[in-house]
Amino acid sequence: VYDVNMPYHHGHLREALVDAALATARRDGPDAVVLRAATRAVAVSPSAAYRHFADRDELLSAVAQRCMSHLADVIESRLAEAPGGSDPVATAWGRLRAAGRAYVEFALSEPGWFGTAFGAPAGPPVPSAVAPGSPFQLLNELLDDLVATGALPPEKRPGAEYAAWAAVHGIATLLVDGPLRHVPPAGRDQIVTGVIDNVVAGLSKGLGVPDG
Amino acid sequence: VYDVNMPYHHGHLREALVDAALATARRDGPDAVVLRAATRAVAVSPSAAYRHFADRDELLSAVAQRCMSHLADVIESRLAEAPGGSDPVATAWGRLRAAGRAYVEFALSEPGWFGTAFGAPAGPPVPSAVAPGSPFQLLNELLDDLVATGALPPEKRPGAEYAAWAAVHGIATLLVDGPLRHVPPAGRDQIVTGVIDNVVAGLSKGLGVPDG
DNA sequence: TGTACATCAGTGAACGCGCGTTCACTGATGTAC
DNA sequence: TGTACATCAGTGAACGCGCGTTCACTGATGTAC
Repeated sequence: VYDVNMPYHHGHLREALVDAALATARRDGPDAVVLRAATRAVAVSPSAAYRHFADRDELLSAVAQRCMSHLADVIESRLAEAPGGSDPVATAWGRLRAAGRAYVEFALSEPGWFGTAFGAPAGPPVPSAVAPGSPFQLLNELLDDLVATGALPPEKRPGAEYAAWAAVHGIATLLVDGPLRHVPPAGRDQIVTGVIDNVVAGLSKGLGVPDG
Repeated sequence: VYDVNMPYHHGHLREALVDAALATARRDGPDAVVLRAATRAVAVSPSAAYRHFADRDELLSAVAQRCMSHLADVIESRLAEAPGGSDPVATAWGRLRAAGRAYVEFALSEPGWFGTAFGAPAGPPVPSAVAPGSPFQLLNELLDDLVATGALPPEKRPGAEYAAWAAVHGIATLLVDGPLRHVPPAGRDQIVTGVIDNVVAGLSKGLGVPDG
């Protein structure tokens, strides 16, 4: 993919290094992101990396950002193919559920990326997880839609983003890496459904609206 | 604490090594658990560790188990001092909330231990997190109590343990390590309360019982 | 159009580090007679 | 009660490893005149 016959002035070394590290992270998680390995993969000397990154953490942060936007992409594409029925309230709940499922499924199908997205140093006060276009922003939009359609009473809106995020993030980490990692796929599905059901039940309490 | 004048036949080397590693894990998390460092802390040669542990992972697992039981202890002691009012239903919900808060507070006050408890290799199919006396078992008992007092309809019991666990575990990891790590303490408290409220709301949906 | 030169993006060798693990060993302990 | 000996729990030196990072360097590129 990259021009091999160009020992000097590689041209896309930064991107190439991030891509290489991304592949490693995918297989083996954030700890496997190693400067020397990335330069090796791109057939470049170790010190070349320092033209593009101050240190290893900067490379890892770049990789983590890519992982996070992969997650956002998966959620968005799942939302794009979500069924939009005639009932806007049911549709809005369905979209929230779909996003939650997508989040957990990403974690399970790409554990390395998922772990990297959240396991990075990322010093800045506004981590990529909550930046514009992030999964968290997507979630907020879905909740706003619920309020707009009247599905969610405005007074239940504050904090709803954390309730939803915590639930899917929690079950994802427990299933991927954690004590539930040995639960077979069928059981996983049921558990995830139950967790999402309870989030929706909590948000819609007193409305009697959605339950399936 | 350990007998220093005993180069040979230390007597409690295994325990001493675990204690040393536990102190490291407390400060710097699971990755900081290092065999050589532990032996250094106990003033013993590196190879001595291999009398007691097959390899580094075995030491780390021992440490992780201790971390997990610290978590269980904190929850249990919090439950012990939970107010037991005259209303058994309210009491049962209050205990569930208290356990949830304790879980998150442990994560925040002992991030190293929390991370170690859940970040270990722990190959076995029944990880210490779900073993007898574990936080997970505690949770199951609390939920059974809710059913026993009539607070929770039996048909909502299955899966409730995952809904509750996912929520508190998720918010804990997001706040401790994750993208919410820069939220100030006051905001954290509000977020945690909201998350727990939503779990309870979800479980008690259709009952109109608890909301505070 | 051709040449001098600054800049840029690489090279490659070296640094110090600490790790997990192995090995042949040895000093202390306790048991059998 | 005293001695021989097996066992047990340590020692200490060494192994190979790969890492992040620095340094003086050099080849290619593009710009000014």
